[in-house]
Amino acid sequence: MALPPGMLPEIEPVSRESTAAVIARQLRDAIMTGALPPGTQLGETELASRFQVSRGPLREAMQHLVSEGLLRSERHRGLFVIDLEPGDVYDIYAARSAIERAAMIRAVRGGERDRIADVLERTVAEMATAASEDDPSALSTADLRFHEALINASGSKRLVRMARTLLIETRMCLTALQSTYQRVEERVEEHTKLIQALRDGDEETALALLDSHMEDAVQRLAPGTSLIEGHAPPVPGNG
Amino acid sequence: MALPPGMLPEIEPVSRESTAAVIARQLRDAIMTGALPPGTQLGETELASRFQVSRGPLREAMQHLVSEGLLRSERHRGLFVIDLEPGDVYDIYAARSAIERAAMIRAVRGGERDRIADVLERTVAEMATAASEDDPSALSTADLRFHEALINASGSKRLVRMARTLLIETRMCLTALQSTYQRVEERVEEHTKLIQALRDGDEETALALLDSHMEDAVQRLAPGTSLIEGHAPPVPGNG
DNA sequence: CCCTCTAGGATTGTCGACAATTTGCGTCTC
DNA sequence: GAGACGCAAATTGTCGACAATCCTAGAGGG
Repeated sequence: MALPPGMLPEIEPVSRESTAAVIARQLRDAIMTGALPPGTQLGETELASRFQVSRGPLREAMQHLVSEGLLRSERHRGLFVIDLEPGDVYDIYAARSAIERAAMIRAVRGGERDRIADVLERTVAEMATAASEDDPSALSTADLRFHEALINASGSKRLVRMARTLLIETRMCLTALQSTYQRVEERVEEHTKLIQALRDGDEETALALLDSHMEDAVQRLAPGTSLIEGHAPPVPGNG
Repeated sequence: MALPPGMLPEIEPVSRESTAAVIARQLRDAIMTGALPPGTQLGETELASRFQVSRGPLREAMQHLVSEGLLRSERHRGLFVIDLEPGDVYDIYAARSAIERAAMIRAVRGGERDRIADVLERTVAEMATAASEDDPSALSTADLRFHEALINASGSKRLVRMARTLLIETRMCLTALQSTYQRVEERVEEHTKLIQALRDGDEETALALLDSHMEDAVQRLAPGTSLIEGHAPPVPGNG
């Protein structure tokens, strides 16, 4: 009766995703890539007609994004794409540092270092490809995929959940300040060294590299602020 | 024209919270305290009539809780309160450890150690009160308020956001396994020592105490698993 | 000329009803 | 008696319309 296992390995329910989830994902991508710039107001009526759905599912998608922190809701006013202030850059990278540090620890101490390293190396290859094609957007995407893969490799449901929004916010930063990126070789090399430390099981080095990776990014995106120094950034706005 | 600042400091819009937010908060509390045990199915129609609202706002509240990770949605089936498996205890505390560690670092390095320590001491006083009245539920609540206060004190929007669900899940653990708690004096003392280290600006000690605090909790709630050892728990289920 | 008040338009918040899908039970067949 | 098929009840998913609220523009008065 049952089909022999191994056949049709990719069979899945026809409509696995809810309508709201599809809409949410599309909006997420649009926000992430800058198609919907920070501060943009999203009218429910307009979006509903654009997506060819009623306002019900659309509102659900919006609520989802609000609770994720990508949209900010002003009651009876509307929904707006969040705009990142300088202080937010610091906050995002401090939070990412905490999450990825934990993920790295679990990756190093778990028993699958080589398998994880292989996965990560594939994303670095993507970075190299994007770099050779001089595609900054693809490069940023590949960069984030590296970090996403690292967090997935931790095997922690909650680290993955918490990181989702952080990575999108990171992408927003990179999109907004795309001018200030370092040399691509350096960027690739930092990740490569990270993988090597992971493969060697050298936790201390891996964590140190991760910290400096974050620190570099912060100083490049928000000059004058520092993670390790520990002071809150000059512009507060994070309470 | 404008009222002199300082007068009427607590004036706020009449209905600051949306209906969905009110419902979500009530359900959160119910889940947290165990009034809605894990696995419970939440019927939209029933809840709507209970809250005296339409299914629209109610669904929004549910979606919010789903994206927070407290409810799990099965399409065309219904919404269920998540049930925590043994592996989740490990996962929750590993994630909390990452978050609170980052919060502690920012609290120690920021310039308001004493003010923060005072706030934290107030929550420890709550713990002592609950302990003297032999109220385990209030004790757990006060315990979590300590950690919530610590994270708030970090001043990081994102740490606060990520911790919200974690603390609720922690409360679910404590509710489910309320039998296995340590001596109250010990419990209070651990927090007191944490505050002292913070007040002294002794980052290393504070972090070490925090780690051991988490490690203790994990070993008490899920015997046989360890955070520092680094192995994934025997029962996986976290991918 | 500036401030205030009012009317208009537009947007969100809420509701009740209809459609689609799933699950469980009853029945029929072998 | 066991398995498969089909039907029906219940639940979620979706829709369109109405009500409440807020911003804006313009007229009126000081």
